[in-house]
Amino acid sequence: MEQEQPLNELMQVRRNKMEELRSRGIEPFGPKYEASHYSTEIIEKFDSLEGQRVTVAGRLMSIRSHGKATFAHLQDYRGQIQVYLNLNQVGEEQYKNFELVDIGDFVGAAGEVFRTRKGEITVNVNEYTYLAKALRPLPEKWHGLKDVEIRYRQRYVDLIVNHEVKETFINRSRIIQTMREILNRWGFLEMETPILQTIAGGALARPFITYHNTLDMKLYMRIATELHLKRLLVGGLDKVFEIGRIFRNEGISTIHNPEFTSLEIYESYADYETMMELTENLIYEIAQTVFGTGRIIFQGKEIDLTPPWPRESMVEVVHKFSGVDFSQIQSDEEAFTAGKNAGLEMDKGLSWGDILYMFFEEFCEEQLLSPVFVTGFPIEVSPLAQKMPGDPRLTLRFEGFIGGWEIANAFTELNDPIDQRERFEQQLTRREAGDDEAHVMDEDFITALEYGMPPAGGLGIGIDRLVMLLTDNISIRDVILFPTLRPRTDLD
RNA sequence: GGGCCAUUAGCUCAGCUGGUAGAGCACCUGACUUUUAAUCAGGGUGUCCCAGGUUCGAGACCUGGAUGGCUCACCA
Repeated sequence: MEQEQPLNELMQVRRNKMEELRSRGIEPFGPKYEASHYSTEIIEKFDSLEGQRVTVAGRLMSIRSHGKATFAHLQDYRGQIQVYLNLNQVGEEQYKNFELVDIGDFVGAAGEVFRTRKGEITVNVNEYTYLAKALRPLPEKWHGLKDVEIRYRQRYVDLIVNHEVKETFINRSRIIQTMREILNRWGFLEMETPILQTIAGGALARPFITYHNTLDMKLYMRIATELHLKRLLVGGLDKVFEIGRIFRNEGISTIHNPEFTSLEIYESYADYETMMELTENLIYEIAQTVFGTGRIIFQGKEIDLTPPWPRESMVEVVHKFSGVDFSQIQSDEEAFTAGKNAGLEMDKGLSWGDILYMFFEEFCEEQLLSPVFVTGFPIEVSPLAQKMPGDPRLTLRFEGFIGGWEIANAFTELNDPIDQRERFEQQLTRREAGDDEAHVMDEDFITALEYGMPPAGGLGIGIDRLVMLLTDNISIRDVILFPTLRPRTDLD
């Protein structure tokens, strides 16, 4: 890709045409061009535009030449429109020069709108301009581009020829834009916190490590925005959010990309129930605004996002899907036996909470298709959440599930610095036992809590998965423009 | 990281039991002034992913490797 390769015939032909244009005094890479209408506007407003002169600009996607008349389809941002060139209309010189056009070239065209004998709304061109010559051929018009490797590596080609792909990424942009607008309207401020960090905290995950030359030190790419946003609550910025890229050094799958986008929201003087209402209202309103409905179709099944979503405790959910009732299990030993009986791989030292969570992951998560908030997460996996009053094994935390995927994660934020230090210390014990995803100690965060953090609800939403759900895509690579792939050098 | 599958022309794909590579579109030449998967006549443009091996002969069989997809493990 980096180096010049011998040109194949198709590319050589296009270069020859480019040179021929130049020798005729025509610049193949032309100047700016003002289109009066998008293709779709001309079609929609045909009644008033018929016989009117319009200008259009875009990429030629098909050409049908009939000697002294030529039809072609011009594709712009919105869609396609047919253009018609007639020898008498454009004159011999322009007509001859149009013979050097290729599928893929950008052109601007001016002419009157009319309807052909076969009924297609068309621009009868009397003047056109070369805007950019395409030196490489596009994939075939009929079957398009299917090779997923090329689709991901050369997304620009995918976007040109696969209409639904363009739709998905336009919708992704609208989803995020709508999210911002709603949160701003609700009085939240968008913040930007460090991506390069000396301590990568706020989640249980392995970070990417990088290096700063001048400071001569390791830096970590953030795995969450959580701990910095909560420092802002300490500072008195009551309602904040951040939409940003985070990085986790984990495996890649249809639902995992090493870099992905999260939304985190923190609201002072609130709790996790506030966040439940916020979550269901936010997602419902996004669906309404972007897609005009709160009932989406995902993989052929309808999912109703209308609030309120049911709330169920993890103990209840585990009981429902595995038949094991943790409300009747008290000790770690009983839980261990239950896990063994259920065929789970049990390591020594697992606690009641660990095992409850294993049951949940193993038997429940993928069953949670319609929206549901699962509450009552074990403290072992929730080092930043407040304990549940009356049951110190559990926390005031929920996760929102839709389509079998975790979409949201929220808790009543732990703001007791003494408790927070103990939690970090428990995580350190896990880390020393070999769990390199356990949370690291963050002294400055504890210092911040010691200054006092108001009670707060905090929420994280995985934007990529939300986009997958709302756009009906089952691979995260189909909602990330340039997903992480191994490099290749043998593509031309 | 493990398992399974895929990789052949610019694109989408076929290629049998091992006999020296094909189709459609695209492209090139010519014809054609309302076509639309335009049509008609002619033209095959190739590192069969890479490197070894078996064989008289490999796109095909064997070994190793690369990249991708799915999946398991891990995670969100």
